[in-house]
Amino acid sequence: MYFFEKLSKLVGNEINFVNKEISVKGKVFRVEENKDSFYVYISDYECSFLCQTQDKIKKGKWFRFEGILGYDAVMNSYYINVFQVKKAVPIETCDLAVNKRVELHAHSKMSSKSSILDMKELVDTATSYGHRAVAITDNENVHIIPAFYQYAKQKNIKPIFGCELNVFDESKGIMKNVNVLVKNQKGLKNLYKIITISHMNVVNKKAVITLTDLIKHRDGLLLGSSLDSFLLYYYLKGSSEDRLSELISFYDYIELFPLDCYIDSNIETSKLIDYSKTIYNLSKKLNKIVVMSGDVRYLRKGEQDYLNVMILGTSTKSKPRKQTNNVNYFRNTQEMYDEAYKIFKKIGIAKEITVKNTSKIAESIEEVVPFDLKLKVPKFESADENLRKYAYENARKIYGKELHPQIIERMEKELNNIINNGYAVIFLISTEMVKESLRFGYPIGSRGSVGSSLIAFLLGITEVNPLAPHYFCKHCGYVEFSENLNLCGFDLEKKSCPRCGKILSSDGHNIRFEVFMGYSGEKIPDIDVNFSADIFNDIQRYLEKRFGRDYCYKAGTISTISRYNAMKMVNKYYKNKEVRNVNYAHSVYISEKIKGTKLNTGQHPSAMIIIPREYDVHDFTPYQYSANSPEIGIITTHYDFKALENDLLKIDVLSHDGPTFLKMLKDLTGFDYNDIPMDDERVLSLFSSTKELGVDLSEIETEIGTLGVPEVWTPFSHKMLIETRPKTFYDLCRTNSLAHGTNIWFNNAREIVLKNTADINQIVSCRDDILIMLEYYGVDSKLSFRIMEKVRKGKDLTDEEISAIKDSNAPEWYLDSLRKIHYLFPKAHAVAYMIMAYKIAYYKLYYPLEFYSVYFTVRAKCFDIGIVMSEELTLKLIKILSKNEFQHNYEQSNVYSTLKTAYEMRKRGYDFLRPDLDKSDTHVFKIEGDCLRIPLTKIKNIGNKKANKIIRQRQQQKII
DNA sequence: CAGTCATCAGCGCGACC
DNA sequence: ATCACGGTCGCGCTGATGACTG
Repeated sequence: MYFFEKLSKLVGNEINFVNKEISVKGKVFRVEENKDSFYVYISDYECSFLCQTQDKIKKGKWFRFEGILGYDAVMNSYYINVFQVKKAVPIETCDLAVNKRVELHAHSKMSSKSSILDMKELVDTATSYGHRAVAITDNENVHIIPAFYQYAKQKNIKPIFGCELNVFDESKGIMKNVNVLVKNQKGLKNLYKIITISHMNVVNKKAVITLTDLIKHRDGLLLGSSLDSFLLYYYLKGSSEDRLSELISFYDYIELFPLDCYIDSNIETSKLIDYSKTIYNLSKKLNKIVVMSGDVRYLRKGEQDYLNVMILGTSTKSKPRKQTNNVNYFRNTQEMYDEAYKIFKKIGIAKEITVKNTSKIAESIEEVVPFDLKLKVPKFESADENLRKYAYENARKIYGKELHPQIIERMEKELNNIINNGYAVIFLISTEMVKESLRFGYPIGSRGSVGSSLIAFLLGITEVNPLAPHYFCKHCGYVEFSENLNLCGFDLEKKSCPRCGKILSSDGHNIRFEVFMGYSGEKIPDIDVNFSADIFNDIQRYLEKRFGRDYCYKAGTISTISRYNAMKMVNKYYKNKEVRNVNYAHSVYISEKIKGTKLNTGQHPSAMIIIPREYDVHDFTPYQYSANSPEIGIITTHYDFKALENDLLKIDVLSHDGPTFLKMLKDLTGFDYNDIPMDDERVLSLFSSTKELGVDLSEIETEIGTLGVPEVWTPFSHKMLIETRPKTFYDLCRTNSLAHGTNIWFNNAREIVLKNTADINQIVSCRDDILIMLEYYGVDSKLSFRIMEKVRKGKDLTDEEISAIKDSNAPEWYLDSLRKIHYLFPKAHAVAYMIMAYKIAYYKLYYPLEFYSVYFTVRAKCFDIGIVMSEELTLKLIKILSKNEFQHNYEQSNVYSTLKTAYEMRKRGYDFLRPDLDKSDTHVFKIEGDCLRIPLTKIKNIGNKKANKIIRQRQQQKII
């Protein structure tokens, strides 16, 4: 029933519905928080309503909503202003049969662009119907298995894993579908091998397996005939009964389908009935099991339209798609029985093939377990000893032969945690990757919480030293820890070594190890390292070589239809259908149905998955080409990393501009980034003013000197820097932490500082602050840790945790502030990024033209020559853009920053030169005197390939 | 010299750290 | 398990360009 019909029925046939009292029952499928109310979306599966309520209502439950009809002009939708919510009896379909069928042929949303059936809804419904099992057989892939296994186990129903394969018969030269079901553990591994083989053999983006290969791996599998089958093909061709019998004997079971599953294929009904009867009779003679399957693609009877929304939505100009008329919902026992009876007109046969035989197959299937959820890490010889050895060797190189007891204590604590939990290998692999990067001449950048580990620092995995602020003497090994914890090592005043008189070095950012690995090392260490984009592919190839091609894979990803795109598809579909006009709430309902449908596969941006030598990849996952594209040539795991991360080691090889900046700046200037002094006050001042740049940027409303410096070039970060005006490196790191996350500075700490309730150094800026401050206030260490973990994830605190804070010496505002927080940086991450930003800012101050050259080469993606070449236009556009709100528009903010940086560069006395066929580089902004020569790729419609061609022609002309 | 086809650049989107 | 913000990569589609063909 459609919306207006329903409304008319509820309030009478009136022209104006507004202000009418209404009472509607439905299942809540979506809840949005508004300022002082909630938007609750409900549906009875046919019709949906938007309700506005005062209280939060739980998703997934049925209620009756009573209220007044209103009209929301912004949403262009009627809504119910609810004044009463009552519990309601669900309207759900059920299966009343005593003996129940089992569905052996269903497609989840992972059947790319051809099904909108949600796995969880299928499992829920099968469970509520009382079915003992349910199978999912997606087209050519098994992406669903990990989630299906987990959810079915939770719901206590037997999951049957399977797949609908594209099978190519070489002897006859035709391709048809064969369904396989996994019978036992061995069968699962064989299916994985089949998936891999077929995905290595891609024809027109389709994964195809030859009949020979299928037969080779059929052990532990049940082969079924499927819908678009060899059987139907040869029947329609008029093959003899002997020929059909030969085919039937190849299968383990024979599938027949309701007649309305064949509508699209345009076969006469009488022919389909004859086909079904012929196949049934021949199968009987051969003792083959015949079953009724549903070819399920959506859950409920009326949802065919929604499938067509998705089909039309994924249709393109170059690849138009036809809508379907087939009926593919999940039938209960009676409904399927009726379909079988329509074909055979015999109760006995109908019962046999819908109930008895499907149950028999389900019973014959053993419990199959895809994962054991235990981490399997590759073994390195003497890993533990080596880790210890390298750490101590490097510690002595920095801190002298006699290590300070405080350093030894920290090292031993970390080493014990790492080694006892079996994580030494993870640290050693990262160390190797860093060495490889350095061998290429590129620095690395650390990110995440790894900078909380002194061992990681000593191995060179991070540049963040987590010790308390301290002095150390490079010459005699003297070490002195500072008492001032409101500074970091870089901020300590210069002084001479009391032992040998030389100038002391200083370091230390005071970061606790627990933030990284938990109190007893219970968190699997996640070591993230940033590499330059120039070499990050080489690092990934290095890993493949290091572990062996068969034991190291890029993690795959699965792209699906997003909510946003799903909504676009709904609007497109119903735009021109006046009769079937759906209201807003129901559009949202439909978009929820089709979101999550698989579009294609891709590559994870960074993760490499390692399989230990004593295992085989097919113990865990099949593998495939990303996007089914052999021409791209990247092999990934078939499962995404989330399915694998509990069992296998994931190594992140990330790409980042920071290392590229530093490498290029070093090459251009000849000044090594390792020699940058970290206590240069002029450089630090750039983070609070433009004074040291010698320019006044007030005309473009810029007070901060860090335009073009990664992490601190955005208007938002400038806003933070203006409000906090960091004076020390420690301040700078805190400001950077405060800038990440909602309700940390704005709507929280800012007010506290402005009201002088607390000093800026006392407020919460990062995870570590909570741990350290709570302990300081007298809360138990482990409890403090637990509270930190909860707060950083935005979880609610328990009463026990709240009273522990209240009973401590924490000031009154503290608990309140914690509760507002949704997310917090680890301090190590902020420090690592600010070290990088500081170093780049150093070049910006002392090597301006080199800095701008690198900035525009690496970062300026939206560079319009026409505008940038004109000072006037540049300024004009900056002024226009500054009025826009584009916090979340990446492209606009990139243009804005590019223009502002160009403006600043001119103010400092430099300029651009137009691209020149004889002088320009392909993509580098080359320095010519006081100017930067714009490269060829910045000309419209000239990309890398064309630019390279121009350069090649230029070189040939020179030779002539 | 017009029509056709392949290639390239640019853009939007999705997944992820 | 998700989550922020800024920052990454990769994929598919589309329209423009340029090479090729008759």
